[in-house]
Amino acid sequence: MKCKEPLEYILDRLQLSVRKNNLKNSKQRELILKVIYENGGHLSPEDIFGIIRQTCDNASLSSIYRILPFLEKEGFVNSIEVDRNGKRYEIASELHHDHMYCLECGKIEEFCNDEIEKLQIEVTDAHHAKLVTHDMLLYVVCENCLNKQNGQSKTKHSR
Amino acid sequence: MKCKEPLEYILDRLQLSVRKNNLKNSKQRELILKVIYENGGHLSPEDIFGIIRQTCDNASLSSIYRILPFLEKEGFVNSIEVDRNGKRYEIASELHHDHMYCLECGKIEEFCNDEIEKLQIEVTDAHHAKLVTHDMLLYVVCENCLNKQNGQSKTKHSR
DNA sequence: ATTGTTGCAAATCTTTTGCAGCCTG
DNA sequence: CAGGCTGCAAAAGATTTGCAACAAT
Repeated sequence: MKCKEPLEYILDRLQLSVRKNNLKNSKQRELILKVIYENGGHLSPEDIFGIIRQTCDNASLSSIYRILPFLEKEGFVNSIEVDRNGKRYEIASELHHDHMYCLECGKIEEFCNDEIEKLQIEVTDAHHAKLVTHDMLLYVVCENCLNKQNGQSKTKHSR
Repeated sequence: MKCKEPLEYILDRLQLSVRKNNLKNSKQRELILKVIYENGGHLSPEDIFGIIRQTCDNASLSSIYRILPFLEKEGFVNSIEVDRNGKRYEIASELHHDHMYCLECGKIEEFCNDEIEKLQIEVTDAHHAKLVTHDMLLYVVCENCLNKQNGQSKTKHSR
């Protein structure tokens, strides 16, 4: 899911958020958001750290861990966790989407499905609860990996 | 989701699984399954450890961590992860269900929804991928907590 | 000046692993 | 008696925290 909003706009919104929360401007906060924006993918804190280190010799992982939850709370980034190796972050895009994770090659694909979203609200309504947000992760074998498998054996079925 | 299958049946199936995998019988494996069965809820490895310790003075957490993945792989238990405080396990029930987690009080409720399941398959089909399994977790404010909130202020809205 | 921010090192917390002895088949 | 199973202690890996120096308002 490409983000089309220009980085400057996002950084402007960040400024507002920062003021709203009575915080001060900081290079790192902007830099982290910029790195996630420009590298598009689903980056781990460590990934982000690595990228920042290329430019900035004395950046620290802990700052990244401190800043990421703020950016998520304020709606600038989203996180997903695909396995037990930690969260991965992406720029929050206007339209909500979910993820599909290939168990063979680890590729993450995104998709939108309004019907599912509607049904989720129906479900929570039926329980008299209020839906705040949700995680949905589909574990799949992706097209590529299926083709590779079929090249060799025709077997393997799960769930 | 209450499990109606008697424990003995489950333990019988466990025996089969154990043989199938060329393993040997073990007290701990049965005990852990029993604890999860009897305590119904969504137990963390630590919870299970605590319960077992009440009876058995020298049980170890590491065995629990070693056994749980086996039980999950063989379909005796399922795990969910609701926050970063580790996985929680429940007896695998015949009918697949998903979870709803109250952000206020931490209560976990279960629900089934075939339509969502169908749509998930549609989505993966559309991507020419094969759905293996999925996690879906709805973060909600539950009925109880909503009522509590309304008792005090009428505000608070999220996502 | 005040207070948020940073890097560093140390601490936490969950989960994993090495190992020696125990138990099962 | 071979090989799986166990408890214990130590290790690993992600994340958090204390702290003193630094920077923004």
